[in-house]
Amino acid sequence: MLIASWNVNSINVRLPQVLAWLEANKVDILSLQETKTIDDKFPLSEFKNLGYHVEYFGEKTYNGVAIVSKTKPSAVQKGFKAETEPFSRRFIEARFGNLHLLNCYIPNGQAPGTDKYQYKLNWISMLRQHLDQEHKKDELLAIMGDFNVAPEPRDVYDPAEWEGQILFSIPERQAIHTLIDWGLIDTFRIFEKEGGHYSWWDYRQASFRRNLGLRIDHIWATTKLAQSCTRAAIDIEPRKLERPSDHAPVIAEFNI
DNA sequence: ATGGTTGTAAAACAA
Repeated sequence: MLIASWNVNSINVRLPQVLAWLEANKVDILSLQETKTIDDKFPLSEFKNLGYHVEYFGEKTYNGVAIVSKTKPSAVQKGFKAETEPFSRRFIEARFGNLHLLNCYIPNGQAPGTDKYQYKLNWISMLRQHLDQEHKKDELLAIMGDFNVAPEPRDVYDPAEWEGQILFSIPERQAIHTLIDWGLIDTFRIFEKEGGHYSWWDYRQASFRRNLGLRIDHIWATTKLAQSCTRAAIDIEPRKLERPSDHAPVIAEFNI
């Protein structure tokens, strides 16, 4: 079972790249973030032509998440039960047999001290509540997506410069640690202990060419699921293309 | 240096 997550920064702009990547990598399930389109305009038929099913939860201009899969999920939840309209389309969850996949686009947060920063911390707290109320720690479960947080110094190209900045401030790192504490394992770190591996590079200042990146896209699995993880990686190839997303896809393989 | 780039959508705003 090969699963992946990719913040595509507009599914309509990135569609040819996403389709080509799916054909080349043949993943079973691909979670998308920042689709940036309403559900009526999601390019469903293009995915269907490749034999994929899609569950999507989008909105105009901003945010939007989707789960692309070879098989149709048995249950889908869009947004958290605690959320009331209007709320951003940042969360979608699907069940494939006994495998629970949660796809999230955690808010960026702009800068510490702002309203958006507090919203980010609140959103992560809501995600933890969702886990507490809707799931059990002994499930085969993964949370994947754009977390907009680099968990550790080795996930940042210049941790001293980034200390206290958005994506690497202490309260954000503590907030996503409450997800780890619930019982999740960062699949990438099962296999790779060194720094220098990133999933996002700013469009500006030739950041990708100079590998000035952060590892903010993650696939975190329960202990039970992580036991069967045979591979986890970041595929930086799509970031090298013309008109790339600023994020690279992350993948994890499970022997289930 | 409060810069730089991209997407949406039509002037800012979000990232």
